[in-house]
Amino acid sequence: MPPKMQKPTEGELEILSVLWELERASVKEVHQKLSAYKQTGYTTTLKLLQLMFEKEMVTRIETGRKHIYQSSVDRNALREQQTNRLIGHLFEGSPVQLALQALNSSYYRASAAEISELKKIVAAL
Amino acid sequence: MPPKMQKPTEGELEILSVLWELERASVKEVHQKLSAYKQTGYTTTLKLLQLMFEKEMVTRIETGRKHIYQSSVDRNALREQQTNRLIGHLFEGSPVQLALQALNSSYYRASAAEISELKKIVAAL
DNA sequence: CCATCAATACGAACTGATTCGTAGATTTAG
DNA sequence: CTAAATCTACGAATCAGTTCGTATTGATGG
Repeated sequence: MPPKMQKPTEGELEILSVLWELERASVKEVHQKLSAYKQTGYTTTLKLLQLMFEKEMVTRIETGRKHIYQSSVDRNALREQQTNRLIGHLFEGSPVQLALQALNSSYYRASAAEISELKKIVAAL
Repeated sequence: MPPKMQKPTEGELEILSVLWELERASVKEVHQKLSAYKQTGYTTTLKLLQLMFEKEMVTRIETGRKHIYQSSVDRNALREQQTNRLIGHLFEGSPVQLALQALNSSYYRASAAEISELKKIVAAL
């Protein structure tokens, strides 16, 4: 368990997101994912991963000449932190307003499991 | 209506939050609100407001020697942008997961209106 | 009119994030 | 063995955000 929780920057969050998706990944793989939606240089991604390694936001294992990275950030803690930040500054302190926003602004198809989970929680209010 | 939508920084968001709450406010008033929960100097707040004015994130009117500021950022657009950002990078693209997170992690007491709104939306999934 | 007070304007330092070029090391192919 | 390819390391430039001190301006009271 990390003793202190650092707020990742935007770029760091993008990388964490990729690492959560891939579980473990080389610089090359991370870079490929990133460059699918933003223009960025390979060594930029590399450098970011190195800095994140120093900050202990990721771990890595060296296999041959490659480094394989993994996120070491607690995603749930970060979700909570970031969600509360939004609620506080953008949603007048109301979690429900954020929930409404999330449910409204999207074409996402919720799974049955998600829906029943939601119903349970809403019923409990 | 602003032609381009800029992402406010953390500090800017805090100020916008105050301005949304107060509708219109002098530097002094903004600073008082801010310094209630964070340690910050008066001229720092002033400078931020000036920069935001240049970026057209706020408008101001000069009454005597004072400037009265108002947010000119579209809060709904920002809510949508920020919410989608979180969903994309932290909630695996699932708005429902974000909604669940918001509804779970808090002691907030929802109003009757909020609850019925929520029920309506959940029923419609 | 002058001193004081209350504001704003502005420059400059500092910090942190990002980007990228280049060097160096290691692996692989021929 | 050597050349080329593939990586990582690292320095350095740049840019953005933040902070604060000081100068300046304008209003007010005596």
